[in-house]
Amino acid sequence: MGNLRFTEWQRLPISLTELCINTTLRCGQSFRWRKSGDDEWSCALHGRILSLRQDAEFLHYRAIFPSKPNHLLPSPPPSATPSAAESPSPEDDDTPALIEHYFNLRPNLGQLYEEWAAADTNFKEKAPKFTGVRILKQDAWEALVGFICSSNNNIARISQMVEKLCTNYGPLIGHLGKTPYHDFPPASALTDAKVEQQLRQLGFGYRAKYLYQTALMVSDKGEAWLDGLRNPESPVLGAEPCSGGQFTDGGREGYRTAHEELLALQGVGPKVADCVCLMGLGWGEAVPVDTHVWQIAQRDYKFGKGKHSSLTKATYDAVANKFRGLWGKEAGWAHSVLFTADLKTFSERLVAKVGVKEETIEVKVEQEDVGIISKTEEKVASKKVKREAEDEHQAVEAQGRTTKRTRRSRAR
DNA sequence: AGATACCCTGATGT
DNA sequence: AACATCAGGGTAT
Repeated sequence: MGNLRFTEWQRLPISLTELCINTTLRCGQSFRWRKSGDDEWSCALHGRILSLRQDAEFLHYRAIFPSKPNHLLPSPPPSATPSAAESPSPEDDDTPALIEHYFNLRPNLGQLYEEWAAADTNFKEKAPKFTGVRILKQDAWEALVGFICSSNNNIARISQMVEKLCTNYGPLIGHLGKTPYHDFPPASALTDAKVEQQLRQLGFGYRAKYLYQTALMVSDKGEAWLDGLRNPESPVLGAEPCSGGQFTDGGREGYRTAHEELLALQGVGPKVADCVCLMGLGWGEAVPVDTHVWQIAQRDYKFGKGKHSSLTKATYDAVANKFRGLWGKEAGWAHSVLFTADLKTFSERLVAKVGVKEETIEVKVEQEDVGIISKTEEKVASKKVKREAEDEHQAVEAQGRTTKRTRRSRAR
């Protein structure tokens, strides 16, 4: 360490309705982003540490590269490795291209929200407090592993498990302060026969076997196999998009093929397969139906009776088809907005707290954060107001909304 | 189709 | 304080 190449902070113009990182990075589609400071998020990505901040007009970013090619990185042919010792000029830094790719910035999210709202009154009602939720283009292998870990699990522990996977099997990219940042390990790093037991040791439980066996299969099929299941409209970084086929309520043929192929992997059922299709392979019509979505379908879309009284495979398909019929080709994106709106982490945005009658009730209720509250209460159980300053990122978020909403947040 | 076990962790209840 | 119970982005049998 110490041999690091810093780039200066740069910025990309983008509105909070097109991308809100505070929501998108916390809604359970990616498990590796960490807060690296007040209002700052960081993650090891494509051989660098990428740090982000966001205000109402710009996404600010900075990349930190190892100064020398890391010998721990999966080694490409030496000719393909750019001379990393050169000091980077902002012009040939590929970080903006990486950001556009990773955050999937091409689709016009504001317009999509309008279309979904026009087609669905429930979406229209729920979405305004959850703008800027964008489906990421994550690495397919990483998505596969993350969502295998997600079964019968919670987001906090999934993140913890992914973290352990990276620190134990992934290449070290560098440090931010004292915190090490490892990139995600390739499948080939998990094929040793000892891996299953090691993962159990690390607290993966029954998922240890799933991960080991899936790593074997993916590794055996070749590293190109997974990306071969991609939506051709959403190719890997640097490739040219082409048509993805004819859309129906059941999804495009390529999507159905990808879904079916993924089901052959250990620990991958319909829900995990859809998560990988949506967030790792670029199939916008994939609609993962988990317990949250099932509850939403029952509460707001009249499922849960008669033939579809329980979440069988047939019900699963019926729910997903219903949403594809309602929201169209990017149904998975719309689904993610409603899923996010249902997460306990964000529940404070929905209901104004029945504030205890004190001078503390003037706190803007829509800017609370459950996670931060619980942390705060560990330390000072009585002072419930202190959190306001800790949560500026949500203030930024609110700032981007209409003044109408800012007013209303004081209403109780 | 429906029922059960599966690993573990933090939160909540006695 | 110690211990029981349970839910948490499902899947395999």
